[in-house]
Amino acid sequence: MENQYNFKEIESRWQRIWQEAQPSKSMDFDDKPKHYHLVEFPYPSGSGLHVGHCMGYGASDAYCRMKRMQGYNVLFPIGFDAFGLPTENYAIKNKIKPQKATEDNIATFKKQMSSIGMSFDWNREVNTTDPAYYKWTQWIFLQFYKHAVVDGNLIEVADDDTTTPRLAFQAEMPINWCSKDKIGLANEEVINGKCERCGTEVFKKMQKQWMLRITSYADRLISDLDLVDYLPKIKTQQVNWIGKSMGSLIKFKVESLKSKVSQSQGEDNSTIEVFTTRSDTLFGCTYVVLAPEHPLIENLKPQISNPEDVQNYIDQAKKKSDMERTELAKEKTGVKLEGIKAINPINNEEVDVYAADYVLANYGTGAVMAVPAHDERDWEFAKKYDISIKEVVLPVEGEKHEDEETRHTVTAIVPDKEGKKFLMIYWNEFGWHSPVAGGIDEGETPEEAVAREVLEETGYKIEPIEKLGGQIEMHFFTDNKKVWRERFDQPILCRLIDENQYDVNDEEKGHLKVLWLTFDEVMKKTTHKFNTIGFDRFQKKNYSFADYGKSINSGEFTGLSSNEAKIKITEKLKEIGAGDFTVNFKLRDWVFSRQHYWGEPIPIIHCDKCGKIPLPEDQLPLTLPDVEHYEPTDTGESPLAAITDWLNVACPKCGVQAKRETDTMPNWAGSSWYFLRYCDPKNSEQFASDDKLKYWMPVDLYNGGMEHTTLHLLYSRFWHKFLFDLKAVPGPEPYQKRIAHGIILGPDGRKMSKSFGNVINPDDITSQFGADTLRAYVMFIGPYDQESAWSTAAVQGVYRFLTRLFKNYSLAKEDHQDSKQLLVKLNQTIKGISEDIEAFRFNTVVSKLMEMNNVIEKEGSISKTSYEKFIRLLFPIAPHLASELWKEMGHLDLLDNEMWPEHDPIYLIADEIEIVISVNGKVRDRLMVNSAISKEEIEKLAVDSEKAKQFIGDGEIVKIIVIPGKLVNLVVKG
RNA sequence: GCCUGGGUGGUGAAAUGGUAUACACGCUAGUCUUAGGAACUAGUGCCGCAAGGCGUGGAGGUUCGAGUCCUCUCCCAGGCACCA
Repeated sequence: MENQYNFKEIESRWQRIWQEAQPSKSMDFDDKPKHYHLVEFPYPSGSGLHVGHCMGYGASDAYCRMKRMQGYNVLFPIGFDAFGLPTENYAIKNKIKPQKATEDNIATFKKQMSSIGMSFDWNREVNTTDPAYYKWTQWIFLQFYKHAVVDGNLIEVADDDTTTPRLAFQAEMPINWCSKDKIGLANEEVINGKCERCGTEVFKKMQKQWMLRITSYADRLISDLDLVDYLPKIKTQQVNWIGKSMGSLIKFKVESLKSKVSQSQGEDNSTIEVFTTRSDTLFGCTYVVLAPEHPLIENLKPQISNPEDVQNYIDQAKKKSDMERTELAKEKTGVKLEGIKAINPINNEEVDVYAADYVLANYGTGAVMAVPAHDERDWEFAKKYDISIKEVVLPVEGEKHEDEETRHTVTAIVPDKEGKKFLMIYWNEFGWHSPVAGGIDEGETPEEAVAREVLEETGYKIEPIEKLGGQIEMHFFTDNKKVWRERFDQPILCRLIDENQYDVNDEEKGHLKVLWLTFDEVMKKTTHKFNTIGFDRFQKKNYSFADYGKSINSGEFTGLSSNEAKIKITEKLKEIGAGDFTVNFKLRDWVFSRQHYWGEPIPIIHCDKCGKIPLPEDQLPLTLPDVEHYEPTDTGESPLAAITDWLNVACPKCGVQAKRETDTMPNWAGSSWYFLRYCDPKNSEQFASDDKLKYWMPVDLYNGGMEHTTLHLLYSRFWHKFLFDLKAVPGPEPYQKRIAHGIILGPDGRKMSKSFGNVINPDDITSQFGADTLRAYVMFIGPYDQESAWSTAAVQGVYRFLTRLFKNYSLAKEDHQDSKQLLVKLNQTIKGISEDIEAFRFNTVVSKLMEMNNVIEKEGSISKTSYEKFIRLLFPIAPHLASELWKEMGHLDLLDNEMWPEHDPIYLIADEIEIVISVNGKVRDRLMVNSAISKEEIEKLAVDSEKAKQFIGDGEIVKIIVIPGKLVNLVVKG
C-alpha cells in the first residue's frame, strides 16, 4: 500500500468493485427483517447534483449501510422525477427534445451519485417520464375519474353518470395564471401572489381545469397523522395547511325593496349562506358581505338599485391580482348593494348587504356575516362605511365571587398632544400604577363622570371624545377596602383641553402622583393588567373585541359563555331551518391540469356525443407524441392541441371522431406514488404486485428536504389513501416515519444561488478532497435537521482527519494487547455511534470517530481486532476508505457483508475514574478513584479532601449526595 | 397576528437534572522545512499576578445541584396569514 492517501485511485477502484458485486441489492421476500428506506428522488436538472442532495443522500446511505451490516434486508432505491417545466424551458431554449435533455441529465446525476459512493439499488431505478412508469400514473388518474367518495365511502361511478361528484373532475375555474411561464398554477405554487418559479405576478384567468377532489380526504389526512411518526414540525405544517375549522353555516334570507327576489334558473337567490366560527356573535351582525366573485351578485342584479356602482367595484376587484388584494389590505373597500336587505335569522333584523374583496370567494361560502364589535376586519370596514357597531360579547376578567359589590366605572385614556404619552396615576399608599378611573355617580353620564374624575384626581381639564369599544367586566379583590368587587368599566378616550394643571384638593395630592408614561411604560407598569385594555384598543386603533367572553344583548342567550352560546345559537338555527353545524377546510381541491407538453397526458377523450370518456385501460400508456415545438400557446392551450394526428381520435364508445384531452398532469403526479413502484419496478401487469407491496410497504423511513414536507407529503398521502380505499395498497399511510434535513447555505450564509455566486459544486470537492471527505464533512457540518453554512476551511479539517486515519492503519498490530482505557473508549464509541446513526445525529458520529482516532494515535498502537471494529464504524461515513483499510487488514470479502460491531458492557466503565467533589454544587476538587469504590468510601474521601475543607470552613455538613461514578456533593450550612 | 423551532467561546457546535464548552475550524507560539493554503507539538471562555471570581439572550422560580424543568420577557429563523 502506498503511503499517500490517494483517494482518487481508492475511490474509483471501490466504486468499480461495488458496481460489479452489487452488495446493496435488495431481495424481495427475504427472511431478514426488511427496512424500506426512501429518499426523495431528484429532479434531474441541468446543473447536476447539489451539495444539499449529498447531505440527504449521504446520511441515508450511511444509515442503510449500518442497517445492512445489522442484518436487515434494506431497500434503498432511487429514481428520477423528470417531468416538469425547467426541462421544458431548457428544451425550448436549446432546441433539443426534452426526452434527450432528460436522458443527458439523468446520466450526469447517476455518474455523480456513484462518484460519492451511494449504495442505491440501481436495479429498481424508476423514471417518471418513462411510458412504462407513467402508464400507471395515468391508470391511477383514471381510477380517480371512475370513483367518488359518497358519505365517506369510495364508490365506482358509471361512465355516463354526470351527477355523482367524481374524484377527478373538470371545472371552469379562475386559475392562477402566470403570464411568463404561460401556465396555470395550483394555489400551492403561488407564493405571496407571485409565481413560485419565476416570481412573476399571478393573475386570475377562467379556464376549464382538471381537479382532484383532495378535500374529500381532508379529515383523514389530519386524523391519520396519529398513525405515523413525523417530526412534530411536519405534522403541524400538514394540519395548518389543511386548516380545519369547526363552525356554523347560517342562512340569511334576502329581501329586495324593488321587487320580490325570485328563484331563477334553478339558482337559489333568496338566501345568503355564510360560514362562521363565531355563531355566538350572531346578534351583533350589522351587515352581510359577499365576495365580489360571489355568483349571487350577478343573479341579484335586477333587484339592485345601483348596479353600475356594484359592477364597477367587481371589475376593479377582478383587475387586482391576489398580490394587490392582500398587499393593499390596510384599507378595506367595498360597495353596498342598494335596495337589497338580508334578514338575520336569529332576531329577524334587517341588515345591509355589501360586496367587498376582504371576503375571499374561495373560502367557506364566499360570504360572511359581519360583526364589527367582535372582528377586527369588520370593525375597520364598519368604521369606514359608518355602519353601526353592536356589542354582544362582554370581556370578563376574573371569576365571579359571592357578596361582590357592583360598581360601574369609567377609565380615562388621555394621550398628550403628540399622542406619545398617557396620563397615569401612581398611588403612594399602595404602590400602584393605574389610569384615572372612577365610579359613575347617580344621574351622571359616563362622559360626565370621566371629565369629573380626571379633574378631581389630576387637575387636568379634559373633553371626552369617544368610548373605546364596549365595557369590560372584572372581578377582583380590593386590597385597600378588603372586599370582592364586580366592576363594569367603560374605557373612554379623552382630549386635554389645555395643558394647565389646576389645583387638586390636598387630600388627593397626598395620595397620588400624576405621571405621563409612554405606551410601553403603561403596559409594563400598570399594576392591574385589565386596566390596560383601553390603551391597547387605542394603540391598535381598533376597538373590536375578538376574544371569548360572556354574551350580552343576545336575547334568550344573554349571559351564556361564548362557547355555550355558539352551540345554543346554532342549535336554535337548526331548529328553525336557518343553519347548522359545519366543518370547513382551508384546503381546496387540487388543480391538476397543466397546459404544457412535458407532463403525463391526461387519458380522457372528449366526444361531442358521449361527453368525457376515459381512455380504455388496455390502451395505456397514452404516450406523448413527438413534436417539433414545445412552446405553450398564447391562448393557454397545451402545445398538444396543435398535433392534430394525436389530438383526433375515434371515441372509444361511439366511434365518431373525438378529441383527446390536451392538458397534461403537474409534476406532483409522478412523485405521488413512486415509492410504490420501487417495490416492483418491472411489473407490466400492475403498478406493483400485492405480494411485493405487502412485503415492503410501508416505507420505514422517508428522508428528504424540508421544502417538500407540506405539499408532496400531502399529495402522496392523499393518493395512497385513495389507493388504500381501492384495496390496491396494504395500509392507510405510505410513510411510517418522516425526517427532514436542513438546507446547506453558501459560505456567505445566504441561500446557495447562481445569482449570489456562492454555489458549491460537489464535483469540485470530490476531485480536490475525495468523496469520503465530502460525505464526512456534510455529516459533520451541524445537526442534521438544521440549516448550516458551508465552510471550506472545515472541509480541510475533515480531510486532515481522513488522511491521518489512512496513515494509522500501520498502528494496528496482530498481537498487541489493548489497554483497558482504549477498550473502554472503543466500546463507548461503538455504543454511541450505533445510537447516533439510528437517530440521524451524524455530526456527533463524525466527532466520535475523530475522538477514537485521537485515542489510537495517543496509544501508539492497537490490536487488529479492535482496529477492525473501528473500521466497521467508519464504513457508513467513509465507505471507500474503510473498505480500503479493511482490505489492507488482509480481508478479501467486502466490508459490506460484515457484521456491525456490538459493544461489550463490561468495557463501558474504566477501572480508574475521576470523581468530582463539590461543595454546595460548586466543583472544588477532583480525585482519581477505583470505579468499584463504595459510596461510603467516596463520602469519606470527599470529607477528607483538603480543597473541599477550605470551602467548608466552619460550616456544618448537613447532607452528602453521591452520584456513583460521577460526583459527590457536600451540602454545607453556615 | 397565529403556529413551529432556536439563542452556549472568535466560528461550526457537544452535553440521560450531576465536571459547561467534547469534536472541529480559527488564532498564538514552537519544531521540521528552499518554501507552505503541508505535517507535527503546546496553548486558547472572560476578569485576575495569584488565590479565586464570573460565565449557556434577560428576569424570577423549583432543586443539594439547572444550558437542561417551570413562569414571564427579549431577540432570531422557518411555516401560515383579510381563512370569517
